[in-house]
Amino acid sequence: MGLKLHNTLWRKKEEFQPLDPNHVRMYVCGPTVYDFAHIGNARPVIVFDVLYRLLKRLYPKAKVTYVRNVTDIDDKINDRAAANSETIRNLTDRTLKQYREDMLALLTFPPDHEPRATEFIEPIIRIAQKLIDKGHAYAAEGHVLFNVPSMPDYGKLSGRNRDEMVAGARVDVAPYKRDPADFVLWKPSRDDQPGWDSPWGRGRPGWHIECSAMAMELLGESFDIHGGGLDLIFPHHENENAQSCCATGSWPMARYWLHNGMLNFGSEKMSKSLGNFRTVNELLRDAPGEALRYYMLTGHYRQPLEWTNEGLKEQKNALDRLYQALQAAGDAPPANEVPLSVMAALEDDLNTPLALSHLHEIASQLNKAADPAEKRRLAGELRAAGAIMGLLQGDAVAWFRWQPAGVASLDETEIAGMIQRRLQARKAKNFAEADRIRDELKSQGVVLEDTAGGTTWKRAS
RNA sequence: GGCCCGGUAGCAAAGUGGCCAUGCAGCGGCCUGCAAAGCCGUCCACGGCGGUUCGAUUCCGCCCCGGGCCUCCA
Repeated sequence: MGLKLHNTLWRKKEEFQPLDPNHVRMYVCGPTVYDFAHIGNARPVIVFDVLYRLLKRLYPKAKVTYVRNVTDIDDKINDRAAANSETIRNLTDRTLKQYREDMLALLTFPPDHEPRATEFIEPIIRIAQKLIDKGHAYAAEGHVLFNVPSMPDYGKLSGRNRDEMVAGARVDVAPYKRDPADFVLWKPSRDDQPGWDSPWGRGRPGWHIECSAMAMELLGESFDIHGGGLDLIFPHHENENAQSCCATGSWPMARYWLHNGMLNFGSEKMSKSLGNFRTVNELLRDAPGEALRYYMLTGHYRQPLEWTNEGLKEQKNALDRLYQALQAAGDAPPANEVPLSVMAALEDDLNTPLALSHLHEIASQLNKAADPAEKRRLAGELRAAGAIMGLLQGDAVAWFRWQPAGVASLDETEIAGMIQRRLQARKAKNFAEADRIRDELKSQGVVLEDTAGGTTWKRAS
């Protein structure tokens, strides 16, 4: 049927056609590394990881290049490093390492390139100079500013015009700006701030130009997909696109602009400034990364998704059902083909909630199947369907034995011993003793299941 | 104020001009020594008012409510 994606440029779904059928190129805005990532920050990472998997599957002969940048030069970083009395490099290295670990725990693939802004200072200066040469930017008091009126198409991506923006009370009109909407490409640094030598003196890049530079260096002047959160459309992506297009003379910078909706926490946008966030790192102590990932995919990526502690438990239970089906079927390798229903859902603008419902339908079929060979076939199908979304690749037994951090519980030898003693009691028809042992285990968070193949156990969630 | 999204059962969340979403939770049954898991059945829906239509949760209009962006943000 072919991949369809909602393009923010036209505010509608359209068929995806790569510019180069042999090389599919995607850029996603990554983190500014000064603090732990919260679960809202993980949404684009998970969503575009699914898209990355899907692109690899849809274009098996093509190279798929996924770039996710790291912003390691920013005033928030400077402030935090100063507050911690540590070097900027120390702070950004440590935060980046943590970020990578957290994202890996969410079962996302690392991108093909993870460029750091500070390693692209030269291209940034080059683009700024080029924009000056072409009359789209000017230097003033150590700054380089992009001149918004020099670009007729400015505002097309975010759907707003210059006048509306200027009317916004939050625009800071510095005296050296030619136009109130003009924004910074390069700004001067004090001696105590990080800086690099440039034709305009020692300074550092503005917020948007790093992405233009890194995307251009790694993916070329125009590429296929540019992704990020809805809150980046304006000003970040609008400005990024403006810089790149005016520097290269081609429009747009990327053909498909994809934006994920926000995560709500208490029906308000989860954000660092509001303080209503949970970090990925702390959530990983409450639930396996796969449960966080599953929860994230229960909503369509463009819709807001309500994140609650109860919701996490519920979605972990839902994933339990899928692993339960796999466990009942015995282990089976993934099928080669992803079921059509699942592919169709994902190809329709990444409809992951619909795709997940198809996983549950397969699990139902599996649970109903009487023939072991049929069960195994369906288990393989379920694993293949899960794989395209980064789910159900783990061992079912291990899944059910996961336990939250810091919870003291019986070790596996003790549990096995108690199961043996209960088995003896059951053989002797001493059900009171058997039930007593089962209750004791239950009070320790261990749930038993007597199946035809013997007694198995799980940790209660 | 400007621009843009939403409102679907107890909860979460897809989707469709006429028939079933799906999951979690609940209820009844089957299975089980009893459970658990699973299966079968079941309850509970499309914000309000109009319009178009043989038929509207779906299309159109108005209203109400919620959210996002408007130079920190995923």
